[in-house]
Amino acid sequence: MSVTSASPDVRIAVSTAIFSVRTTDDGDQLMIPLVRRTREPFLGQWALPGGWLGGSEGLEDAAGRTLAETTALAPSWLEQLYTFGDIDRSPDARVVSVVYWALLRSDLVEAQRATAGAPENVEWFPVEALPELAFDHQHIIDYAVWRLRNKAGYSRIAAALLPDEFTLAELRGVYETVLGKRLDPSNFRRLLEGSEALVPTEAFRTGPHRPARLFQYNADIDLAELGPI
Amino acid sequence: MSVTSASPDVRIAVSTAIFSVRTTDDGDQLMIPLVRRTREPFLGQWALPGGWLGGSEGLEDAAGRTLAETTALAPSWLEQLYTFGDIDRSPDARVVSVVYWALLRSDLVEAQRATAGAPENVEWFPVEALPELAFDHQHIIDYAVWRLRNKAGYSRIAAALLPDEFTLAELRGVYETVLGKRLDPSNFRRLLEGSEALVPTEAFRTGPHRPARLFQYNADIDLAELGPI
DNA sequence: GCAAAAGTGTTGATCTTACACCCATGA
DNA sequence: TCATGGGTGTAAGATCAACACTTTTGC
Repeated sequence: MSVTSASPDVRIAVSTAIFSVRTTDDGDQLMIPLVRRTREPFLGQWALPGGWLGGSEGLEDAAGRTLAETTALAPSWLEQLYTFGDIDRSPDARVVSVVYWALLRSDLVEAQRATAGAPENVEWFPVEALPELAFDHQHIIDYAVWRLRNKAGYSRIAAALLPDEFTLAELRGVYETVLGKRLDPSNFRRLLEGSEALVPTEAFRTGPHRPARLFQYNADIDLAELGPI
Repeated sequence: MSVTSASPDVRIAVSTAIFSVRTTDDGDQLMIPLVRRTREPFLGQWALPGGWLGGSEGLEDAAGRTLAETTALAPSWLEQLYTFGDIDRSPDARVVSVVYWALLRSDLVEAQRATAGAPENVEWFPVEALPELAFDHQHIIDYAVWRLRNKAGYSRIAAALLPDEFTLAELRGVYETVLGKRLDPSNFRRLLEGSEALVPTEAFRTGPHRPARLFQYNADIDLAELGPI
């Protein structure tokens, strides 16, 4: 009935797929930071940031630590994605990877990059143009992107990619980048204004056009319904 | 940057929340099998079926093994739920639990119970009336129930709880049990008939009323959209 | 015939989508 | 005054919920 004993030869890693929307020459793009591996296996190839689970840290803490090591930033959203445990994921050892996905405010990413410079061995890539990846990380990223797009479709999660205050057009731009399709401005406005998710401020963003009202997230409303967890 | 070394003191368990709809004195109920613990900690208390992850089995294989040990049946649906890894989940050791949830065809459960009898130390409970549970298993079950209800709302997953052939009323009954609310028969019929998910057979179920056509799942359609995974 | 469940039709409410159109600003 | 994006209005279409009604069986 019960299993005989524990298996000391299985190790636990925690990795995180970190998303941010960044402005490039090709317009805004959904991007993800990768780390160049400094040891075998897959030496020199790109991989998701991650590390071994410490004995005295929770899974989410480990993901947060990983994220801080990679970007020196705290995520505006962090959620477990999936746990990958096929026996042949890693050529040497048996590794079970608990993978998280995170959203980072794009303004903070830019600011941090400007002041501290890019961390060693870390580089941001558009999710549409990734290099060859170590392990099963391409598969993992595909799944994370699918989850992000899916969740963006039925929640206000994409607001976590923007600063505290933003215009509706900026928020719509984030959704368009994440979902990869154009949205009708007027319908987008109605949808958001009806949802209680945003609160209007008295500030406006000026530019070569009519000023646009700035909004904030409604802190009373969760960005995503996660259920009882 | 990178973490120093692996942590050999974290063990990996795989548990499964198994659902089936069973007919009781109180009508149909959503039920779940639990196992009485035969060792410390929580000796004598009820817990989710599970065991340690074997060094040469994948996560899903381990969940399937668990399930077979508990019910001697293969699930009609098996999906990863979540991985729980708080440092104080277990009083003694550090345990990370990869939890799956499963659906079992109710007819097979009844048949198996009738022929082989109930396995040792296993008992089915209605999810609405669970005993006191070991570890954080109450929390886990709450989450699994939420996921099942949620998924039932936007997919055809509940069909996995029924035999190959079933009437629309039987399928509706399953949905009503899972979701905990009544559904309009005519609207339910239209919804399902329009969805391509079911194929009508030429067989009918007779009774003290007009015979009802039997349906099968459409094998070409997935019971649930899971994305690229 | 009657009860009970199968199955059909209809209607109004609501949500989605497309798109026309006015408004406010910088240049 | 013109270009640009901000913001409002509206109507067609799709979807959904409620419920009246007809059909087919066993008794």
